[in-house]
Amino acid sequence: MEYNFHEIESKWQQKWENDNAFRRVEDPNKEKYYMLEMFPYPSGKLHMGHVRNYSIGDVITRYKTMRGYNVLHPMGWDAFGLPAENAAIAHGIHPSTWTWDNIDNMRQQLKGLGFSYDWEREVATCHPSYYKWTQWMFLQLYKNGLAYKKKSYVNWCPSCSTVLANEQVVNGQCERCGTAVGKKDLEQWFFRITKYAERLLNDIEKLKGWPEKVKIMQKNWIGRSEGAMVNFKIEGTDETITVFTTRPDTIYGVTYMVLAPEHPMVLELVKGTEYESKALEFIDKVQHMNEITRTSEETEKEGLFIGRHAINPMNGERVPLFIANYVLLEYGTGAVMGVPAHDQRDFEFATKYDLPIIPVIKPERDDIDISNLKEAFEAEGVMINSGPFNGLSNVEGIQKIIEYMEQKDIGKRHVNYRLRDWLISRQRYWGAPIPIVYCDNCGIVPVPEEQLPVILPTDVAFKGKSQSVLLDNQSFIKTTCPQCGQSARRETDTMDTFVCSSFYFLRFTDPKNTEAPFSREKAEYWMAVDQYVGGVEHAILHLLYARFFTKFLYDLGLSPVDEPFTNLLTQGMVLKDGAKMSKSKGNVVSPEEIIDKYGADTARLFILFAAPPDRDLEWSDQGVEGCYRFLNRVWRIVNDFKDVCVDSGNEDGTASLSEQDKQLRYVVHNTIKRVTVDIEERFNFNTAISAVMELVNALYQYRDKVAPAQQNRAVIKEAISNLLLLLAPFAPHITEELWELTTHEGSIHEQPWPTFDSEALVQDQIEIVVQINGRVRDRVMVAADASQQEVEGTVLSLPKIKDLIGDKNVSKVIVVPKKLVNIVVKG
RNA sequence: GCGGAAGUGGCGGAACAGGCAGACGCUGCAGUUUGAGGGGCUGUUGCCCAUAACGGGCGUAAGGGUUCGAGUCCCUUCUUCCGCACCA
Repeated sequence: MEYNFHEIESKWQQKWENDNAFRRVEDPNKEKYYMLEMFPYPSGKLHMGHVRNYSIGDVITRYKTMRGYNVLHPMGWDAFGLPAENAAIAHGIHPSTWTWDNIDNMRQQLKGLGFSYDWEREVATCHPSYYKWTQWMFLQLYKNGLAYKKKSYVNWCPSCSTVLANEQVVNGQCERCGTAVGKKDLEQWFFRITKYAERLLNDIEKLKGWPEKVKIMQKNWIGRSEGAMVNFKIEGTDETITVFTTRPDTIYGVTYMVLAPEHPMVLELVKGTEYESKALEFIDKVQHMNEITRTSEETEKEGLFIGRHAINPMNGERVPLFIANYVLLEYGTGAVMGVPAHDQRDFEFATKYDLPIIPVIKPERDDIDISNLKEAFEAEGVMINSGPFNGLSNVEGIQKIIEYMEQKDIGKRHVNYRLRDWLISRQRYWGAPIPIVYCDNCGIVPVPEEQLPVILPTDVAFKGKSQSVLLDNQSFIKTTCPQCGQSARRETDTMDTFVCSSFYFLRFTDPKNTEAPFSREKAEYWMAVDQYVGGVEHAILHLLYARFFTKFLYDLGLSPVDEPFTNLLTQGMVLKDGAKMSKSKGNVVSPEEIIDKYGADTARLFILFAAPPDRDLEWSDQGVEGCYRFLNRVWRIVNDFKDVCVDSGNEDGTASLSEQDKQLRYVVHNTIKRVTVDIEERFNFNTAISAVMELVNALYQYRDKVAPAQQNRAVIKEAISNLLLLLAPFAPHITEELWELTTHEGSIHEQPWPTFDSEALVQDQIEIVVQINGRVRDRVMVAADASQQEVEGTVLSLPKIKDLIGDKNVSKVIVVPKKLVNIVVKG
């Protein structure tokens, strides 16, 4: 009988669906395991990255299930976002139609791959039953002062015509479309993620099951630095400028001050002075520089004196005030003190504009030559030129100066974060509407919870481009104020889609709840996610936001955990010809064609076999063929032994074992051990599969080398059963079919995971490698229980070894039990 | 510049606590089965020397070190990929 994967795969997919095989509910008597893969954006079709992501998750799910866990394995759709809107604009399809069609299509594809999802729990973020809770989350944040609106310079993508979060700007370009991002001064909604900065940073330590790389990326993104806020008075005004510095110990070396060109105080300071026009010109120039060159270290530092002086609060020195391109409004206070002797950027700036360079730290040993300073001295040392602080180590000086400043009320200790608040407004249609109403009497009014969801209207027309169609939708905009009942206006911005994906893992624990986003009880059973799998591209954005939400919900008493994901696996990319698969490069292999030609089992097997999951994977058509060949080999050998399996019943054949029987049993039980360790401890599916391949090879050997009359049916049956069980998580359809064929009862996926028999792993003869001076010269079989002396004696009496030693001196013999003997020979 | 990961045959990759480098798969070659093709099966496949045969030498980015023994540990250097990047 041929291996007809089409028939087999659809047969079992049907059966699993009819039997609700993957439905899971809370069961207090069983240990739970929450397996989650990052849910996809419904772009239309699965790509190989999806297949990889979900194959990894499915192996773990099926394995853990066989290990007896109650495994939660849900799937859903991150369904809001721009591509739907772009499709609508380009093809005249409504984003909703486009999205739901894609979801239907991709759900079919996922089922066609045989993934074991509990489809009863499916969610789509664009469905009112879901975004009701997205809006609800917004309201909770708002109530707790963590959602607020402010006017600020924000990142603006002209192509997507919407604002972007800092995290969505990559190299000054829009993360989505690659267009250079500009700045706009807009009123926008923010989430105060900065309030959680410290905890988000400190709790990274709890994430023992996360890759180091991701943790470091998050640490750097949060970017904590300790220092002080220092106030500088502006001469001739009542104004004070506050700077943040990590080096208060260098404050006596301040020789100038700089503001970011966009700093709100700049215009005031130059107003009506001779410097005004030049300053405006400079600001304009800097703003038209794009973000990439602006923030590159190579870009030459440029500045402009704006006619004012600041007073150093420590020593009363008068220093000139500049604006310069290298100071960023977004970081710290948007103002810095210039200490050219001890900061390389300041050094370059001071050199260019001929500003004094005053060293205030000298190295422990050598004296610093002021006239000869080639670069800033940024290392630690001893304080000089610093009044009462002279002679202190600068590390001590930092503390002393901060204390002094706090006493004199000229500054204070401060911890600064690079992390900015999360800008969540989007000027787009296809997203969850922000549940806010603007009333002329009452101002900003949140929509009451009982009025949620604020439904996204579907009667919209996509005429032109760029602008959100919500702006034209008067029936949506016009509303009444929930407080005073007078006519009012709805917020037309929608939320960043990352808001939707920041709590979906909690929603999965209780997806149909209409009273709450999820019940505490169910979340208590299922959370936290035991294993999360997805691409490393979400290392910062999604994973940081999800952690923030979880902590917030934990503080509200809703979430039972304050970290959502216990273990994280970041899978590598799928490459072809060394590059990421992409339409533009024309190197895309579609999952559909592979499944059609070889079946889902082959597709899954290949993608797991070709590389360890965390590494990039090079696609190989021949490699796929190889996996297909392997499954055919499995098919044939099991069919060959079918009758043996069926007839042998439960006969115990382990009583009289031949050498070959023992060998086969050794391979079988060793394979159980290897596969278990590979899955359990390392997620090394590639080596797990290769171990199963070796088992199949051993079965063929046994079939061909042992005369049929000598074959031990119980040993064969044991080998076949275990082969199928070990392969089941990887290739679920063919193993299910062969399990049935060999008249095993029940679904193979409900069987317990096999355990190895350590008896079978005991060998009475062991091969010992014989080395002379570290080179392999011979090998010999010895009894497994032979003593070191016996082994040494055996080895030294081997003819070949005797020959090679000749009359040379044996100075040492090293015996590594059960492995090797190394004879050290001199002369 | 900073941080991270990596560098092993023709290719993807093994080698888990310092003990046989190249498991497993692909590719190539030779043979076999078959009417042919496909497919299956058997052998072989790191490089060099030798070859009737036994065999021998060299090999894990480069160089050095520790060790009876190093892909693995230490030092120096190089390359590639990824992330961050004027962060005060």
